[in-house]
Amino acid sequence: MKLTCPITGPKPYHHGDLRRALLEAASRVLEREGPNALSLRAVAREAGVSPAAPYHHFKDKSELMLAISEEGFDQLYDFMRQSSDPDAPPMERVAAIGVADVEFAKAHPSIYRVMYDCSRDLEALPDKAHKAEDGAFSLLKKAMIDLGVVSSDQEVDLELACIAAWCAAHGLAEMVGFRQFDSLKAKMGGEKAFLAGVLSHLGTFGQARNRG
Amino acid sequence: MKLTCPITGPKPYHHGDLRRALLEAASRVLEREGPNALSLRAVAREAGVSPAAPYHHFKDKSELMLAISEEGFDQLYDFMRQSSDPDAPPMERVAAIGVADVEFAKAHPSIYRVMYDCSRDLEALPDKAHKAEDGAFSLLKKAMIDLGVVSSDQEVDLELACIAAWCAAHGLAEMVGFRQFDSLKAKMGGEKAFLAGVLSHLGTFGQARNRG
DNA sequence: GCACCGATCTAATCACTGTCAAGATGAACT
DNA sequence: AGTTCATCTTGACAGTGATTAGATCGGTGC
Repeated sequence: MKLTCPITGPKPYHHGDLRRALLEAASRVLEREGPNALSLRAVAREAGVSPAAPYHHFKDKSELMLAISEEGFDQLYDFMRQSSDPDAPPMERVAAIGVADVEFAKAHPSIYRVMYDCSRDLEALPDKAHKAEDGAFSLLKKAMIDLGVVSSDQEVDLELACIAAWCAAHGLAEMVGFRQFDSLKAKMGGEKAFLAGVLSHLGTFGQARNRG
Repeated sequence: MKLTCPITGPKPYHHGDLRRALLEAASRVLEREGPNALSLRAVAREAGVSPAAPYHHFKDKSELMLAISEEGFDQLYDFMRQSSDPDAPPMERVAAIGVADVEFAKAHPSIYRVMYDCSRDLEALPDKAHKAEDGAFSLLKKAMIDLGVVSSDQEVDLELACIAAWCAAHGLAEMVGFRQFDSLKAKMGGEKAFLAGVLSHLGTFGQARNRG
């Protein structure tokens, strides 16, 4: 039952690139039914293989989720790069990176959740996801240096500033969907204005701290 | 088999206050085995009752987790109130609230995770937790007004500033445990210095945005 | 005092999950 | 051709959330 798909070309093994197919199936399940419905069996079902088939490509469920997470960080990185025009002023670039994070979380909430769930569970991003995030992180770093708020030779300070920005954006990305903010969003005439407003205030906390 | 515990007093029903016992059992399971091991059956086992017993006190698993979440937010609010001395300068109070959030997340990572997992699933902080957080939120609001960064008659601006601070603190709380930061923490001589450093930089993002 | 009622708990069961061991399949190499 | 080995399936196991029917026991009304 060798299937030679005209699009993906001849398939080297029984199924073809099942690993790839599983990741795409997982992505579909995630978008369709949310992260709570993401089971190995559901993914296998979606891909049309037996429940045990995935074990030949992933050690266990967490490894599958890790692979999804890696892809997610890759996509996020790409999106950030697209959003942050290298010719734009550095302040806009920094903001664009943060906004991209929030927008990605809004557009792909399930994947975003898996990404950070994995990060927490492993207590460290795996090498590959690490690399992807490093890409995004270095993007932020570069913009932050150009911004001139911290000097590039103050390596620790620079790192701290980037982490702070990253955490702030992540916190916003995690919470931006909460219904609690609905009335305020409405009052402000849309989520766009709400987001811009929150972003413009993100400095308050740090400013207070600096003064203290 | 009525058990009259000398500590908790006579028990009104078969078991006593099983709801309370279940919540405490859940808390123990969480601290001991982490959030992934939190199953209804494990909680029932820990409390010494049959697997179906909890269903007479909670509609389903998510309702149990919601109750845990509510208690968590209550505790977090208490901790924030204790941490933020009302006589201290407002900047210290604001910072103390944020630091309390991060420290709570470090001290009770499993509970903190359940708290925000529930919030995400509901797309809002639950009504009761809402109340507790309203308490915490109003604490932050008051400190923010005293801070003078935003005027109290600019209701929307004030709200935005508080949300921004809350999100930033939450983002840091979520990520502070990541191993990725271990080397930097070591380089800085401990997590305390790391945290202070990140907090002091939290303004960068907003400052950039304001300028843009 | 006693029968009843209803809240509380148990037993038994179902569908589903993650995981594993053993066997079937078939692609590639000799 | 035949062998080999990764790939996939079958079948099984323990653990899970959830529902049903039945046992238990406290409190209420007679």
